[in-house]
Amino acid sequence: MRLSGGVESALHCCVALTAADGPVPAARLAELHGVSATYLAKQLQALSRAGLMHSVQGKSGGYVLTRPPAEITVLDVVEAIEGPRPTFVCTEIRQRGPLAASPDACTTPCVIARTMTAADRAWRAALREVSIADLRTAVGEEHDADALPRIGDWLRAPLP
Amino acid sequence: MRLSGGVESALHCCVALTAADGPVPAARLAELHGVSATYLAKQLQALSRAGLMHSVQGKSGGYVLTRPPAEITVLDVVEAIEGPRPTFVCTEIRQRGPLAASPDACTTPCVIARTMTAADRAWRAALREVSIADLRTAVGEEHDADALPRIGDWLRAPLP
DNA sequence: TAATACTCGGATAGATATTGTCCGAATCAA
DNA sequence: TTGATTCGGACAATATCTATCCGAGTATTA
Repeated sequence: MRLSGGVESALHCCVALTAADGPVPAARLAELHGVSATYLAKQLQALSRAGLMHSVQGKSGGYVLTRPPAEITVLDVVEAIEGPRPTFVCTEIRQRGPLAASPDACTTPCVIARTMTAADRAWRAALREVSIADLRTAVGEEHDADALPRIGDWLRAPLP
Repeated sequence: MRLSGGVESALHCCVALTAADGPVPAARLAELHGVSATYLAKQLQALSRAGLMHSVQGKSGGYVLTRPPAEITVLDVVEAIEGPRPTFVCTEIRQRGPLAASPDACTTPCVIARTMTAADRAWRAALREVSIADLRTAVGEEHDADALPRIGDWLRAPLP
């Protein structure tokens, strides 16, 4: 079970956008983070479709967070990138084979499905606890005080 | 992020093996559960490599659990099938690009990696809480009292 | 007002991981 | 000793993820 690599880029972008006050193009975010511009664009599209960002077209366009950073959780970003698929899908093995259980006895999920679902819930709950604002605060505390403002300035500055 | 489908089969096999007292061939476990025999063999090999099962070759061979069911957790099975890879790998984006953080300031994992790791821990903790014995008990309670013994008899019986 | 340069968006190839299959080596029972 | 039966690792097919391209649309700017 591996998480898509795009999640990491997407989260970094969200944090960076909290330092900018205007729209930031995808190409600029890609350069800031040293990642593939064309591929990052795909992730940002997903965040836009999920309603976490608003895209502005045209000459000085780009992406802007639609909500305050405190109202965007890490789970929101993960689900936007990964899609709505659950981590575990029960194929009802108990209803197959020569000793299959009768459908009447299978109205509730089997214990294996319940166990996997509970673990999935714990995982999502942990991700929901943390907001983009929390990430921003931690980044601010772990680096020089002018680190985030410098990112904001760099994002705002025109290309050379 | 999707869990390998083989995990479901592997867990069902572990529960079934608690009802059998001797070695059970992979082909028989596959028939019981109505899944591909050749593919299930792959999962059982992984469980064997992980030390959860012991394989017996030869005419009346098969697979046997090496430990009591109470000492095998669902997490053991999941990690045996999925491999030891972590769900999230940090590529140190903070150290890339024009405003890269200095390596000196990056001795500890970044807040994004910490968040993902914490969620991963919560997921694994939930899976570690449940043992194969727990699964067996739940299955026994949710079906007729003779369901598990019948599985044991069927596994033991010679092929027609 | 019209041209223009810059933006996103979806459709399109390549790489990687997962799923599914096969046959040979080893083993135990007869 | 024979022989049937088992596991084990090597081999394709498929699905998913990664990476890329070019066209549609829009605010700027002359």
